[in-house]
Amino acid sequence: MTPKAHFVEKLRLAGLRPTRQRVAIAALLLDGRHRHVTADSLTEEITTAGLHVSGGTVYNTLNQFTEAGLLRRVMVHNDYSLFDTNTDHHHHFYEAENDQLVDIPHDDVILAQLPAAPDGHEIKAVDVVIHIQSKDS
Amino acid sequence: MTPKAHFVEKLRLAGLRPTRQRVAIAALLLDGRHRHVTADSLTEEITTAGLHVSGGTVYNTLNQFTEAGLLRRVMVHNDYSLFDTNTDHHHHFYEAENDQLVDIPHDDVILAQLPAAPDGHEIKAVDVVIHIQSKDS
DNA sequence: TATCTAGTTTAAAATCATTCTAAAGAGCCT
DNA sequence: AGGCTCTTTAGAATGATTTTAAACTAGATA
Repeated sequence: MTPKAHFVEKLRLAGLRPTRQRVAIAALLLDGRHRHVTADSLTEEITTAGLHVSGGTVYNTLNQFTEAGLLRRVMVHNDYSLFDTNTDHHHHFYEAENDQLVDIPHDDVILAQLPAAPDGHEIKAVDVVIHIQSKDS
Repeated sequence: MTPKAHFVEKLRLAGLRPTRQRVAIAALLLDGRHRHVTADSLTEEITTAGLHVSGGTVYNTLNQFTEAGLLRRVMVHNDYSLFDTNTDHHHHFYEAENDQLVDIPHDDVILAQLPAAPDGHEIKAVDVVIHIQSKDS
């Protein structure tokens, strides 16, 4: 299977029509490397790859990928959205000073005794963000 | 001590000059009731109280109170900022559907074995947000 | 109490990430 | 190929938040 076909398949499975733009973005983001991107950084990557995708589509695609479970949105501040290419269950360290996000290995945070969801509700996700700062500040 | 003097004192202790606006907002937000506010909802409250504080000052005050540890910012989405008048260590349920935030009692989430902060860093805060949804959706 | 000054407030303008719009383009089924 | 729907596009619009520059005030001092 050609690399491209791989991503076309992945998009189809996710219920997304494999357009040129979505396949290009999937090839950049869904190659297995774990990292954090923003609409801006992704646009840069696209440009660096010699491609062009309109701003609106970058946002749409990030949202659709997230909705489809191909990306995960990480909430650490309200300045702009951050997306994690690692959708496995894991948590984050966040250093506000440098706006830096670092993955915490899956089993490094153990949550014992989760509370029961309110009546009629179920737990969809558990996000843990550990805010850190340099010791000398 | 008059109620007003109480808040003046509180602001002084927090290193904030007790201006008319800050005292008014402190009286609304720092009376011990635990709730979640936005710049918008606070502005409404102020109006309802027959007062007026400019938009910029509402934002400034919310940020200063948060910086001073009188409020806590809660991160659940990127649409607008949410502030919690409860600064005690506790976590949240968040229901995206209705943009509803609910406190989880302090001891209902037990985190065993927190990871060590990266070298040269220390843990400042641990935020846990449990995303929930109605079972029939 | 009058004065001074740094810190605040104000209304309005500016910023900036994100979403919306309406028209042009492209998957994909037959 | 034809056609229908979903997408993409550039640009305009949105909306929360920040910035601006001028007017004001808390608090210290004389």
